[in-house]
Amino acid sequence: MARGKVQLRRIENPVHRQVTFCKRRAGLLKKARELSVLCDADIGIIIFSAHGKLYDLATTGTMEELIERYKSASCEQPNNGCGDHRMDPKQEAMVLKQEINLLQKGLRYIYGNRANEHMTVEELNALERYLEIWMYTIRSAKMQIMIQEIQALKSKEGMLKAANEILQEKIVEQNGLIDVGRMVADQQNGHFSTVPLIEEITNPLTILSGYSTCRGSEMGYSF
Amino acid sequence: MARGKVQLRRIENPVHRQVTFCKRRAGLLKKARELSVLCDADIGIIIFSAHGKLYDLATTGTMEELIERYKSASCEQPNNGCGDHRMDPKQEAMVLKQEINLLQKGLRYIYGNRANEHMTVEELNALERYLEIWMYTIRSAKMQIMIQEIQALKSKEGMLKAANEILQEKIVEQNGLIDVGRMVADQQNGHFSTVPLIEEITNPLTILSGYSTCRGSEMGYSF
DNA sequence: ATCTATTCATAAAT
DNA sequence: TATTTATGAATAGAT
Repeated sequence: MARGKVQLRRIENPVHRQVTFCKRRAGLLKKARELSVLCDADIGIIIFSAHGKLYDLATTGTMEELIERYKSASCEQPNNGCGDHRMDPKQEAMVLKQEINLLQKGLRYIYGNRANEHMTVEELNALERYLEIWMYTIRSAKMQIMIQEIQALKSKEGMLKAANEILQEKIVEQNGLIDVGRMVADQQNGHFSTVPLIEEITNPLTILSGYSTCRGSEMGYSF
Repeated sequence: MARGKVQLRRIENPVHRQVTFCKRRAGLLKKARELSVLCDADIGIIIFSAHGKLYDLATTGTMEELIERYKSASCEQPNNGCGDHRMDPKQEAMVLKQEINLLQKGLRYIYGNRANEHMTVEELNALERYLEIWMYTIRSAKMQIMIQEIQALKSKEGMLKAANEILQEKIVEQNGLIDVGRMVADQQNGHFSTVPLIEEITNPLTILSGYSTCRGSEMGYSF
């Protein structure tokens, strides 16, 4: 710039910093508008000042539209073609699990390499492992309990249905006037058909798959 | 610029336009990074080329974090995205894909910028935080679905019990010979009384309460 | 805010 | 695509 080369680090003098922020912010937005016009690009810029004040620019439509477009575009990149709509939930879960494993591997790699430079990262790594193991242990126990309860309730339901059948048969034998089965079916259709089946839920413990030997399948946890 | 003053309108020559797009895009991102460092600002830039290709920059954490911050700051309505409890599995998968993509982007960024010793730790921290929040979000959603199913089963159970009572009354009215109620009670005592109630389970996600502003309430996760 | 002396960005050529 | 170069733009520091 002028009268002195700029140092690429935080300007300590608050007055200078504020002035520079105003000037360069204006310059940045101008550059963005120029790029947008010259090259037919759509640009969104979000700037938070050090004190948290927001400045923004959207050269096309609204920032919200650009954000939506960003979200759409950023999720199209990594996978195969866009025909993901035909995947069934289980395949989807498999793919997600694989990708999660890769990400975990990447994180562990980074942490491991950084340990050479500072002690802090190793400590952070250890802390993270403890955290994950601890989270896993509690959640695993919780899952077990919930699964047990779900299965107990399902068994109970089956039992009660069986009892109903017996009772209905008894009534039919003796001339049935009350159609209780119809009543129950109606209530189910009216209220419970929107509840997702437990079988559709993918494994929530995937991310910790390296930490424990006690797996869902061993628990009869089969979704 | 050079060798001729620039006209502030779309460059018609496609080759010139493409070259200028690359150069100015690089310049814009450089300016943004400088402003971020010099003035301690957080900046996010989204650029869509004329052909729809996405380029982005987030000088702090991830673009998603900046977008969330933007939404909070720009409309000051914190309950913006809190009503999304009714996600179906496909929507859920979409969200997971987006978040995986973000994490991949974060990894790539860190891998690519090994040479720059500054900013890396912050990036690492952001990624770690995001991973934890992400784990939490997925698990909360799954918990919610399981809780829905448990409650549905409980309601079903109550309904079936009520149906049984009606049937029993009917039978008693007409001379009851089969005591089905007793049968059910016996089986319950023998097998199901050891299952803990869902209400007794404590929250395993407490440790994450410091990382996210309001995720628990957003998910309706109310253990 | 406005003014300059400088540095920076970059259009066109290579 | 990368490099060079001439020139317009941006801007740090002063006013």
